[in-house]
Amino acid sequence: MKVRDKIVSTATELFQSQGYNSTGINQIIDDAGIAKGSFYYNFKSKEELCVTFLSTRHEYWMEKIQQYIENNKGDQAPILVAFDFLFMMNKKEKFRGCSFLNILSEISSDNVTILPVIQNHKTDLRNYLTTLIDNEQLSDHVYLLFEGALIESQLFKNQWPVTKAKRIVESLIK
Amino acid sequence: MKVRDKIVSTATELFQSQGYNSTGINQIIDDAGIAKGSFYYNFKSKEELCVTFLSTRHEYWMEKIQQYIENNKGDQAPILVAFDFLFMMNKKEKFRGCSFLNILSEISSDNVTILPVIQNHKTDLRNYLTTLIDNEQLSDHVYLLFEGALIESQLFKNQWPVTKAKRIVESLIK
DNA sequence: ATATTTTTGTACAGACTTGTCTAACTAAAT
DNA sequence: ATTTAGTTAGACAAGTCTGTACAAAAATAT
Repeated sequence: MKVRDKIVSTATELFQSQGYNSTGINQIIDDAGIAKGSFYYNFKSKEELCVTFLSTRHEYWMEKIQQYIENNKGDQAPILVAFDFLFMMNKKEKFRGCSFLNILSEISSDNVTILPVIQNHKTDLRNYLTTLIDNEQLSDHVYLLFEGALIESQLFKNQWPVTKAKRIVESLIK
Repeated sequence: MKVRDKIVSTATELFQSQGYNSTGINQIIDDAGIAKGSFYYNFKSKEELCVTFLSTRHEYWMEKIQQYIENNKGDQAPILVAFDFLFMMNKKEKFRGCSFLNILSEISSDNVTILPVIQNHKTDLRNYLTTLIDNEQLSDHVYLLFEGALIESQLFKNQWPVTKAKRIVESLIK
């Protein structure tokens, strides 16, 4: 594993479990087992690492959800499987919520570097959901339920918002 | 205005615009125009201030939404006015989103002091929405849309998630 | 009028933050 | 075989952070 990848994967773990501002460069390099010089050779600042982290996470997450839906749409409508994906990810990542929304809360409102990355991620997700439902009004309805379920399951450390949202969508597409 | 209140109102302003971890005690006392000794006389730690801030914010917010709905339910169903309230608050507070969800992203998953305060706030909101709709399934549906609209309007700095959510709820209760 | 509570200003400890720098070392590419 | 790119360990700068200490002053209560 290359140093650069070690940095990103360690940062992913730490940002996700502790938050962005609570994670220092020193902890990242210690946990990754690399030298500080290597960090600043690969990234010019912590903010640049943040952007790389979010971009990497975006690629990973979008690919995962599409794969998951492709592999699990048996008798179910594909859009319902999106909520199963959320369920699975909550379990896998211990209800740590959305990396993008978490960082949104930590940056100031006028940040012009990181904010667009987060907006692009959610826009891509929203557009992807539109491909699963050919009704634009319904698609945004599902998008809002999806986002609501995502943040509320993080808050309550519980799957009920996800299963509830899924059941609602089920009744909507019937 | 008492010193204690000056601290809480200054902290509210700063936490809301910059985030919790990005706001230091020194900035709070400078902006509030009080001595550091006074801060630690009134609060034993920054975390205790955070709890007080959230509790105060909870009282304020719950009273505001109830008042707003009471005063603005003309021909509209009360639940729809809840989204007008969100619209108004977004404008008033410049799309800074929910204080509680913002802090949720900044604390670690196992925090036992602040997390319950946030959970209680959202539980109270959820229960309040139930009093506006006598259908529990529908009420949670609206709750998830409300939360989705809240976080997405913060992300996009735009009211479209709120107006969209309102129109959806409108069609649901018809 | 005396006692208690609260506030002030400032200095300080100790730990932390991001980022720079250096000199030496290793691996990869030409 | 020699240049180039990447990594290392650690010291260091300059500033931040939370929280403590102390003596004096002011406000409030009895």
